[in-house]
Amino acid sequence: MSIYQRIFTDIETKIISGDWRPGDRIPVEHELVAEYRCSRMTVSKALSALAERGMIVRRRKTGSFVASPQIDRTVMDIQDISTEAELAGHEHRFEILARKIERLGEAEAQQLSEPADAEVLRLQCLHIVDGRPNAIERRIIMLDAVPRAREESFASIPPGKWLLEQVPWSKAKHVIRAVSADTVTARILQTERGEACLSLIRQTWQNGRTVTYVEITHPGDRFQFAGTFHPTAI
Amino acid sequence: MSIYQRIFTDIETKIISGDWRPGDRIPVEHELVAEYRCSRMTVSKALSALAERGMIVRRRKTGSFVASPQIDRTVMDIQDISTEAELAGHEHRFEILARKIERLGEAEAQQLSEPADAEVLRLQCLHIVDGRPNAIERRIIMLDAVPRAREESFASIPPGKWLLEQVPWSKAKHVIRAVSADTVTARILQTERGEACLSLIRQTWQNGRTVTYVEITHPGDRFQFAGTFHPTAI
DNA sequence: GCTCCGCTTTTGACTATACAAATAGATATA
DNA sequence: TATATCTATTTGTATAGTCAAAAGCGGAGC
Repeated sequence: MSIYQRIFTDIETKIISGDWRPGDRIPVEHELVAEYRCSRMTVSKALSALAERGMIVRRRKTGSFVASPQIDRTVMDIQDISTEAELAGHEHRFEILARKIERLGEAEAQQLSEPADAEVLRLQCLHIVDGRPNAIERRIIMLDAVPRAREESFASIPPGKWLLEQVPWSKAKHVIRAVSADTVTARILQTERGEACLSLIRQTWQNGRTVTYVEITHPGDRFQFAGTFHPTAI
Repeated sequence: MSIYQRIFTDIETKIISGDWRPGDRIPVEHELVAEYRCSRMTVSKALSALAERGMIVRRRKTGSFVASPQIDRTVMDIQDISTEAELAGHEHRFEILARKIERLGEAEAQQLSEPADAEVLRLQCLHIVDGRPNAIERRIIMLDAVPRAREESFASIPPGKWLLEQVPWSKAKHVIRAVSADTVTARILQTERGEACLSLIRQTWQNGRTVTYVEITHPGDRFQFAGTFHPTAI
């Protein structure tokens, strides 16, 4: 274990155990230098890493202090369905239910903050995991941002995965909510009308332009999000 | 802007824009040293930061490469309700509906991975935002982990907030799912039986011991989680 | 062909040092 | 008293080097 890792985990342990509480002062760099008999650079690296994770705050002249916990900043892995299913060892397939090229309506345009006449590809897709409908995906792809979508049939690759290959990195906004299944959704997902469903809405951008907007609706009895947050992970 | 920040954002921009795609090789350190006319430490710091964020992977001898995007690693702020409401400028109050000290049942004990006879404080709490019921909180607090909960009435501070002061840093696991309101829940939340509700389950540990287990149920029409993810944030 | 050995490249960790920026607190000045 | 200035402390960034560990590659030997 490297010195800088030792410093990092030592301090982290003191914070997590409650030994050092929010607002408490952390020894200044030269004290840690003396304690660990290393150079200031090494101490600085450890403290900077702790600061970047939000466990401490650092201020010139005054020193470093244990931060107030950020109530619960949780990292959740929200994956595309096929990858998720594969990782969990389930069999996944999908069907394209609808595919058409249209122009954005007024209301949608406002929702997406995009011009009302923008050309889009509108997709509807059913995901089936282990033989049961697991999600219905309603997607809008902006054709000026991803012109190659015009020729793609999505017969062999799910839209989410395909887009990831086209647009590798992006900004994204997520909304998770609970909704009741309407008649159409219930029929497609083979569940009851009014059944509680978990809905994930995601809008992604690249270079400030909307790439895609998608709502994925899961039946509540067959899907949940789970995530673990732990400060320890160096 | 510091040199190391410039290197960081330059490379990040190339990745986000899609200019450099997953699997592409990033210039080795000495090339970047030449390009930016700086020391190897500075380059290394920038690349390490990129690696820590999962944007690149580094391997000795072979070099650094653009990572495959982690589909959607999203940071969601899951806060305690009173803080959340205050931040959004809403009026928040709460009522303790039930408070009793018991021992864990067999089924619960298994679910929490705790001994079946452990003494717990069981709380039920209604959160009211802007005059409307916004969430029902069903909580178990392990009394051996937080003995001071035995004397706390929670009359003036919500249990979540109180616990945060007692146990400042912890590991937590979250599950988000959609459930239908049962009769009791519907009555308390002043909604219809069967209404879709968003349920957040959180189990918190400190030093390997369960501190608390809580399920917070929100009416689907009055609550959602939202979070933005963007790789750019140095 | 195959295996082992050593060479080379690249990242990883670290040192010792330097100067700059921020700023709390003390001191001097109006 | 209020304000401006100085000083000491602490962090932030950067340099120029060292040594080490990992791992790809080619060649020697079988």
